[in-house]
Amino acid sequence: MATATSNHYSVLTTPSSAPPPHSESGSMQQAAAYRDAHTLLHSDYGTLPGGGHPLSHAHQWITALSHSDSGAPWPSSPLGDQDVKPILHDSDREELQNSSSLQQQQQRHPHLAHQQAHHDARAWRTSTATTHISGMATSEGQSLTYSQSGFSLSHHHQHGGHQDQSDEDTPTSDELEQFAKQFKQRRIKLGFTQADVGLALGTLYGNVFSQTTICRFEALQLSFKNMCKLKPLLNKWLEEADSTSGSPTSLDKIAAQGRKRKKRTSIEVGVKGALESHFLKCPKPGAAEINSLADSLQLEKEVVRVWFCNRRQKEKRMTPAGGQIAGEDMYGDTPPHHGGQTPVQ
DNA sequence: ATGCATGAGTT
DNA sequence: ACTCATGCATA
Repeated sequence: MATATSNHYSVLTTPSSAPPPHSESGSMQQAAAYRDAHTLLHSDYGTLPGGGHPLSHAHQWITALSHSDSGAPWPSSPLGDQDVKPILHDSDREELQNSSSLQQQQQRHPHLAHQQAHHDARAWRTSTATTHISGMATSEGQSLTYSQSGFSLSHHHQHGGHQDQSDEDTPTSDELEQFAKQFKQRRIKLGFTQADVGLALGTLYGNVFSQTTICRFEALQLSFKNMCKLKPLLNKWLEEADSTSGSPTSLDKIAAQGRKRKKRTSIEVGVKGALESHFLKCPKPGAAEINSLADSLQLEKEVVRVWFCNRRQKEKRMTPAGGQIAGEDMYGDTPPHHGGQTPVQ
Protein backbone atom coordinates (compact mmCIF):
# COMPACT_ATOMS: atom_id res chain seq x y z
CA MET A 1 0.00 0.00 0.00
CA ALA A 2 2.56 2.35 -0.94
CA THR A 3 0.22 4.20 -3.06
CA ALA A 4 -2.39 6.12 -1.31
CA THR A 5 -0.38 6.52 1.74
CA SER A 6 -2.61 9.10 3.10
CA ASN A 7 -6.22 9.00 3.79
CA HIS A 8 -6.54 12.04 5.82
CA TYR A 9 -9.07 13.91 3.94
CA SER A 10 -10.28 17.04 5.41
CA VAL A 11 -13.57 16.16 6.82
CA LEU A 12 -15.47 19.26 6.27
CA THR A 13 -13.08 21.12 8.35
CA THR A 14 -13.59 24.06 6.20
CA PRO A 15 -14.66 26.93 8.35
CA SER A 16 -15.80 28.85 5.40
CA SER A 17 -12.81 29.09 3.27
CA ALA A 18 -11.10 32.33 3.54
CA PRO A 19 -11.58 34.62 0.65
CA PRO A 20 -8.53 34.35 -1.44
CA PRO A 21 -6.55 37.45 -1.92
CA HIS A 22 -6.36 36.96 -5.58
CA SER A 23 -2.83 36.17 -5.98
CA GLU A 24 -1.59 35.52 -9.37
CA SER A 25 1.27 33.61 -10.62
CA GLY A 26 4.31 35.06 -9.13
CA SER A 27 3.21 38.54 -8.99
CA MET A 28 0.28 39.14 -6.89
CA GLN A 29 -2.35 41.46 -7.84
CA GLN A 30 -5.46 42.61 -6.27
CA ALA A 31 -8.42 42.00 -8.34
CA ALA A 32 -9.82 45.39 -8.11
CA ALA A 33 -13.21 45.34 -9.56
CA TYR A 34 -15.66 42.65 -10.01
CA ARG A 35 -18.66 43.33 -11.92
CA ASP A 36 -22.02 43.13 -10.49
CA ALA A 37 -22.68 39.66 -9.56
CA HIS A 38 -26.35 39.66 -9.50
CA THR A 39 -26.50 36.08 -10.28
CA LEU A 40 -25.74 33.96 -7.38
CA LEU A 41 -26.95 30.92 -9.05
CA HIS A 42 -23.85 29.12 -9.67
CA SER A 43 -25.75 25.98 -10.01
CA ASP A 44 -26.68 26.82 -13.47
CA TYR A 45 -24.94 24.45 -15.59
CA GLY A 46 -25.90 22.88 -18.75
CA THR A 47 -26.29 25.60 -21.18
CA LEU A 48 -23.41 24.63 -23.21
CA PRO A 49 -23.99 23.12 -26.53
CA GLY A 50 -22.72 19.64 -26.57
CA GLY A 51 -21.85 19.62 -22.98
CA GLY A 52 -24.73 20.45 -20.82
CA HIS A 53 -24.01 19.01 -17.51
CA PRO A 54 -27.07 18.91 -15.45
CA LEU A 55 -24.79 18.33 -12.65
CA SER A 56 -25.56 15.33 -10.73
CA HIS A 57 -24.34 15.36 -7.28
CA ALA A 58 -24.22 12.37 -5.10
CA HIS A 59 -20.96 10.82 -5.75
CA GLN A 60 -19.91 7.54 -4.53
CA TRP A 61 -17.71 9.08 -2.02
CA ILE A 62 -20.19 11.33 -0.54
CA THR A 63 -23.01 8.96 -0.47
CA ALA A 64 -21.14 6.04 0.75
CA LEU A 65 -21.01 6.74 4.37
CA SER A 66 -20.19 3.31 5.50
CA HIS A 67 -16.55 3.07 5.11
CA SER A 68 -15.52 -0.32 4.12
CA ASP A 69 -12.07 -1.49 4.48
CA SER A 70 -11.72 -2.99 1.14
CA GLY A 71 -14.06 -1.55 -1.32
CA ALA A 72 -14.07 2.13 -0.99
CA PRO A 73 -12.48 3.33 2.15
CA TRP A 74 -13.05 6.85 1.20
CA PRO A 75 -14.96 9.01 3.51
CA SER A 76 -17.90 11.04 2.81
CA SER A 77 -19.77 13.90 4.17
CA PRO A 78 -23.39 13.92 5.06
CA LEU A 79 -24.08 17.22 3.57
CA GLY A 80 -21.71 16.82 0.76
CA ASP A 81 -23.51 17.44 -2.39
CA GLN A 82 -23.83 20.10 -4.84
CA ASP A 83 -20.81 21.11 -6.65
CA VAL A 84 -20.06 24.33 -5.14
CA LYS A 85 -17.18 26.11 -6.61
CA PRO A 86 -15.32 27.11 -3.58
CA ILE A 87 -12.74 29.69 -3.72
CA LEU A 88 -9.53 28.82 -5.17
CA HIS A 89 -6.06 28.81 -4.10
CA ASP A 90 -3.25 30.00 -6.10
CA SER A 91 0.32 30.00 -6.98
CA ASP A 92 2.55 27.08 -7.08
CA ARG A 93 3.64 24.83 -9.70
CA GLU A 94 4.38 21.27 -9.86
CA GLU A 95 5.78 18.55 -11.93
CA LEU A 96 9.42 18.94 -11.50
CA GLN A 97 10.26 15.52 -10.44
CA ASN A 98 9.79 14.05 -13.81
CA SER A 99 12.35 11.49 -14.14
CA SER A 100 11.92 10.01 -17.50
CA SER A 101 9.31 12.23 -18.79
CA LEU A 102 9.45 13.87 -22.06
CA GLN A 103 6.88 16.39 -21.31
CA GLN A 104 8.61 19.40 -20.14
CA GLN A 105 7.16 22.64 -21.01
CA GLN A 106 4.32 24.16 -22.77
CA GLN A 107 4.65 27.61 -24.08
CA ARG A 108 5.84 26.76 -27.45
CA HIS A 109 4.20 28.20 -30.43
CA PRO A 110 3.70 25.71 -33.12
CA HIS A 111 2.36 28.23 -35.51
CA LEU A 112 0.57 25.79 -37.48
CA ALA A 113 -1.33 26.18 -40.59
CA HIS A 114 -4.73 27.57 -40.76
CA GLN A 115 -6.87 24.66 -40.96
CA GLN A 116 -10.35 24.61 -39.94
CA ALA A 117 -12.05 22.01 -38.07
CA HIS A 118 -15.63 21.51 -37.44
CA HIS A 119 -15.98 18.72 -35.07
CA ASP A 120 -13.24 16.26 -35.23
CA ALA A 121 -10.55 18.70 -35.68
CA ARG A 122 -7.60 17.25 -34.01
CA ALA A 123 -4.63 18.05 -36.04
CA TRP A 124 -2.97 21.05 -34.70
CA ARG A 125 0.62 21.69 -35.19
CA THR A 126 0.36 19.59 -38.18
CA SER A 127 1.84 21.81 -40.65
CA THR A 128 4.91 23.72 -41.07
CA ALA A 129 3.29 26.71 -42.44
CA THR A 130 4.86 29.76 -41.07
CA THR A 131 2.42 32.11 -42.48
CA HIS A 132 1.71 33.69 -39.24
CA ILE A 133 0.41 37.09 -39.52
CA SER A 134 2.55 39.78 -38.25
CA GLY A 135 0.99 41.98 -35.76
CA MET A 136 0.90 40.72 -32.30
CA ALA A 137 -0.38 43.82 -30.78
CA THR A 138 0.26 43.84 -27.14
CA SER A 139 -2.71 45.80 -26.27
CA GLU A 140 -5.73 45.97 -28.40
CA GLY A 141 -7.35 43.14 -30.08
CA GLN A 142 -6.59 43.26 -33.66
CA SER A 143 -8.37 40.83 -35.75
CA LEU A 144 -6.04 39.09 -37.98
CA THR A 145 -8.08 37.80 -40.71
CA TYR A 146 -6.20 36.05 -43.30
CA SER A 147 -7.51 33.61 -45.68
CA GLN A 148 -6.11 30.25 -46.03
CA SER A 149 -4.90 28.58 -49.10
CA GLY A 150 -8.28 27.34 -49.86
CA PHE A 151 -8.30 24.27 -47.88
CA SER A 152 -11.00 21.80 -48.11
CA LEU A 153 -13.73 22.57 -45.74
CA SER A 154 -16.12 23.25 -48.50
CA HIS A 155 -15.39 26.77 -49.32
CA HIS A 156 -18.60 28.20 -48.36
CA HIS A 157 -18.59 31.77 -49.16
CA GLN A 158 -18.37 34.26 -46.47
CA HIS A 159 -21.30 36.47 -46.13
CA GLY A 160 -21.21 39.88 -47.52
CA GLY A 161 -20.60 41.37 -44.19
CA HIS A 162 -17.37 39.54 -43.59
CA GLN A 163 -17.61 37.73 -40.39
CA ASP A 164 -14.72 37.74 -38.07
CA GLN A 165 -13.56 34.52 -36.83
CA SER A 166 -14.03 35.97 -33.45
CA ASP A 167 -17.51 34.82 -33.25
CA GLU A 168 -18.75 32.95 -36.16
CA ASP A 169 -16.85 30.32 -37.93
CA THR A 170 -14.31 28.00 -36.53
CA PRO A 171 -11.09 29.65 -35.58
CA THR A 172 -7.83 28.25 -36.65
CA SER A 173 -5.19 27.02 -34.33
CA ASP A 174 -3.24 30.13 -34.90
CA GLU A 175 -6.13 32.30 -34.03
CA LEU A 176 -6.72 30.42 -30.88
CA GLU A 177 -3.13 30.79 -29.99
CA GLN A 178 -3.22 34.48 -30.59
CA PHE A 179 -6.37 34.93 -28.68
CA ALA A 180 -5.14 32.98 -25.74
CA LYS A 181 -2.10 35.15 -25.52
CA GLN A 182 -3.98 38.33 -25.75
CA PHE A 183 -6.52 37.17 -23.35
CA LYS A 184 -3.98 36.44 -20.72
CA GLN A 185 -2.34 39.76 -21.15
CA ARG A 186 -5.52 41.71 -20.94
CA ARG A 187 -6.69 39.72 -18.03
CA ILE A 188 -3.61 40.46 -16.07
CA LYS A 189 -3.62 44.05 -17.07
CA LEU A 190 -7.09 44.38 -15.72
CA GLY A 191 -6.02 42.72 -12.56
CA PHE A 192 -8.05 39.59 -12.67
CA THR A 193 -7.03 36.16 -11.73
CA GLN A 194 -7.91 33.10 -13.68
CA ALA A 195 -10.35 32.22 -10.98
CA ASP A 196 -12.03 35.57 -11.22
CA VAL A 197 -12.66 35.02 -14.86
CA GLY A 198 -14.10 31.63 -14.20
CA LEU A 199 -16.58 33.02 -11.75
CA ALA A 200 -17.40 35.95 -13.94
CA LEU A 201 -18.32 33.65 -16.75
CA GLY A 202 -20.76 32.12 -14.39
CA THR A 203 -22.43 35.35 -13.54
CA LEU A 204 -22.45 36.37 -17.13
CA TYR A 205 -23.66 33.26 -18.78
CA GLY A 206 -24.44 30.86 -16.08
CA ASN A 207 -21.50 28.69 -16.85
CA VAL A 208 -18.97 28.75 -14.13
CA PHE A 209 -15.50 27.61 -14.83
CA SER A 210 -12.65 26.88 -12.55
CA GLN A 211 -9.25 28.41 -12.39
CA THR A 212 -7.97 25.24 -13.89
CA THR A 213 -9.94 25.58 -17.03
CA ILE A 214 -9.00 29.17 -17.58
CA CYS A 215 -5.43 28.29 -16.97
CA ARG A 216 -5.55 25.52 -19.47
CA PHE A 217 -7.18 27.71 -22.00
CA GLU A 218 -4.44 30.25 -21.76
CA ALA A 219 -1.86 27.57 -22.06
CA LEU A 220 -3.65 25.88 -24.92
CA GLN A 221 -3.87 22.75 -22.94
CA LEU A 222 -7.31 21.89 -24.05
CA SER A 223 -8.55 20.09 -27.08
CA PHE A 224 -9.13 22.12 -30.15
CA LYS A 225 -12.82 21.70 -29.89
CA ASN A 226 -12.87 22.71 -26.30
CA MET A 227 -10.84 25.79 -27.07
CA CYS A 228 -13.29 26.79 -29.73
CA LYS A 229 -16.13 26.48 -27.35
CA LEU A 230 -14.60 28.63 -24.70
CA LYS A 231 -13.18 31.31 -26.89
CA PRO A 232 -16.44 33.17 -27.52
CA LEU A 233 -17.21 33.21 -23.85
CA LEU A 234 -13.86 34.51 -22.83
CA ASN A 235 -13.95 36.98 -25.62
CA LYS A 236 -17.16 38.37 -24.35
CA TRP A 237 -15.84 38.55 -20.88
CA LEU A 238 -12.99 40.62 -22.11
CA GLU A 239 -15.36 43.15 -23.52
CA GLU A 240 -17.36 43.23 -20.38
CA ALA A 241 -14.41 43.49 -18.13
CA ASP A 242 -13.02 46.21 -20.23
CA SER A 243 -16.09 48.34 -20.21
CA THR A 244 -16.77 47.76 -16.58
CA SER A 245 -13.26 48.19 -15.44
CA GLY A 246 -14.13 51.01 -13.20
CA SER A 247 -17.43 50.29 -11.76
CA PRO A 248 -18.31 49.72 -8.17
CA THR A 249 -18.02 46.20 -7.31
CA SER A 250 -20.13 43.62 -5.82
CA LEU A 251 -18.60 40.65 -4.40
CA ASP A 252 -20.62 37.60 -4.37
CA LYS A 253 -19.27 34.38 -3.44
CA ILE A 254 -20.88 31.49 -1.95
CA ALA A 255 -19.05 29.73 0.72
CA ALA A 256 -17.89 26.36 -0.11
CA GLN A 257 -19.72 23.50 1.32
CA GLY A 258 -18.10 20.22 1.68
CA ARG A 259 -17.24 18.21 -1.29
CA LYS A 260 -15.97 14.82 -0.58
CA ARG A 261 -14.03 13.35 -3.30
CA LYS A 262 -11.50 10.66 -3.26
CA LYS A 263 -8.17 11.95 -2.26
CA ARG A 264 -5.74 12.41 -5.01
CA THR A 265 -3.55 9.40 -5.23
CA SER A 266 0.07 10.25 -5.33
CA ILE A 267 1.88 8.00 -7.66
CA GLU A 268 5.53 7.71 -6.97
CA VAL A 269 7.98 8.77 -9.58
CA GLY A 270 9.25 5.32 -10.08
CA VAL A 271 5.81 4.00 -10.65
CA LYS A 272 5.05 6.83 -12.97
CA GLY A 273 8.01 5.91 -15.03
CA ALA A 274 6.77 2.40 -15.27
CA LEU A 275 3.40 3.57 -16.40
CA GLU A 276 4.98 5.80 -18.96
CA SER A 277 6.88 2.92 -20.39
CA HIS A 278 3.79 0.84 -20.70
CA PHE A 279 2.01 3.71 -22.23
CA LEU A 280 4.52 3.96 -25.00
CA LYS A 281 4.09 0.32 -25.71
CA CYS A 282 0.40 0.17 -25.34
CA PRO A 283 -1.56 3.33 -24.74
CA LYS A 284 -4.77 1.43 -24.60
CA PRO A 285 -4.37 -1.53 -22.37
CA GLY A 286 -7.24 -3.87 -21.95
CA ALA A 287 -8.85 -4.71 -18.68
CA ALA A 288 -6.59 -7.66 -18.28
CA GLU A 289 -3.47 -5.66 -18.79
CA ILE A 290 -4.61 -3.02 -16.45
CA ASN A 291 -5.21 -5.60 -13.84
CA SER A 292 -1.79 -7.09 -14.09
CA LEU A 293 -0.23 -3.69 -14.17
CA ALA A 294 -2.13 -2.61 -11.15
CA ASP A 295 -1.08 -5.74 -9.45
CA SER A 296 2.58 -5.39 -10.15
CA LEU A 297 2.59 -1.76 -9.25
CA GLN A 298 0.40 -2.22 -6.28
CA LEU A 299 -2.10 0.26 -7.38
CA GLU A 300 -5.80 0.01 -7.62
CA LYS A 301 -7.06 -1.01 -10.95
CA GLU A 302 -9.14 2.09 -11.15
CA VAL A 303 -6.19 4.28 -10.53
CA VAL A 304 -4.30 2.68 -13.33
CA ARG A 305 -7.22 2.90 -15.67
CA VAL A 306 -7.71 6.54 -14.96
CA TRP A 307 -4.06 7.19 -15.37
CA PHE A 308 -4.16 5.87 -18.88
CA CYS A 309 -7.25 7.84 -19.68
CA ASN A 310 -5.63 11.01 -18.52
CA ARG A 311 -2.49 10.21 -20.33
CA ARG A 312 -4.33 9.78 -23.56
CA GLN A 313 -6.10 13.03 -23.12
CA LYS A 314 -2.83 14.71 -22.59
CA GLU A 315 -1.70 13.64 -25.98
CA LYS A 316 -4.74 15.09 -27.51
CA ARG A 317 -4.25 18.55 -26.25
CA MET A 318 -3.08 21.32 -28.44
CA THR A 319 0.13 21.28 -26.58
CA PRO A 320 0.79 17.61 -26.35
CA ALA A 321 3.03 16.05 -23.84
CA GLY A 322 6.20 14.51 -25.01
CA GLY A 323 7.16 15.23 -28.51
CA GLN A 324 4.56 13.23 -30.22
CA ILE A 325 2.62 14.98 -32.82
CA ALA A 326 -0.89 14.87 -31.69
CA GLY A 327 -2.29 13.43 -34.77
CA GLU A 328 -5.37 11.55 -35.33
CA ASP A 329 -3.91 8.14 -35.43
CA MET A 330 -1.02 7.78 -33.21
CA TYR A 331 -1.49 4.28 -32.12
CA GLY A 332 -3.88 2.86 -34.51
CA ASP A 333 -6.90 4.49 -33.23
CA THR A 334 -7.98 5.38 -36.64
CA PRO A 335 -11.58 4.59 -37.00
CA PRO A 336 -12.94 4.18 -40.48
CA HIS A 337 -14.08 7.66 -41.00
CA HIS A 338 -12.93 10.71 -42.71
CA GLY A 339 -14.49 14.03 -42.66
CA GLY A 340 -13.29 14.54 -46.12
CA GLN A 341 -10.87 17.06 -44.96
CA THR A 342 -7.27 16.69 -45.69
CA PRO A 343 -5.28 16.88 -42.54
CA VAL A 344 -2.76 19.12 -44.02
CA GLN A 345 0.72 17.97 -44.26
C1' DA B 1 0.28 24.98 -13.11
C1' DT B 2 -0.83 20.25 -13.16
C1' DG B 3 -1.97 15.43 -11.49
C1' DC B 4 -5.55 12.47 -10.45
C1' DA B 5 -10.71 12.16 -10.47
C1' DT B 6 -15.77 12.47 -11.78
C1' DG B 7 -19.54 11.99 -14.82
C1' DA B 8 -22.26 12.58 -19.07
C1' DG B 9 -22.36 11.02 -23.51
C1' DT B 10 -20.64 7.53 -27.07
C1' DT B 11 -19.25 3.55 -29.08
C1' DA C 1 -15.17 0.81 -21.19
C1' DC C 2 -13.80 4.76 -23.60
C1' DT C 3 -13.80 9.76 -24.73
C1' DC C 4 -14.35 14.44 -23.47
C1' DA C 5 -14.96 18.43 -20.70
C1' DT C 6 -14.06 19.96 -16.38
C1' DG C 7 -12.42 20.59 -11.61
C1' DC C 8 -10.68 19.56 -6.73
C1' DA C 9 -6.61 19.18 -4.50
C1' DT C 10 -1.89 19.71 -4.52
C1' DA C 11 3.11 20.43 -5.84
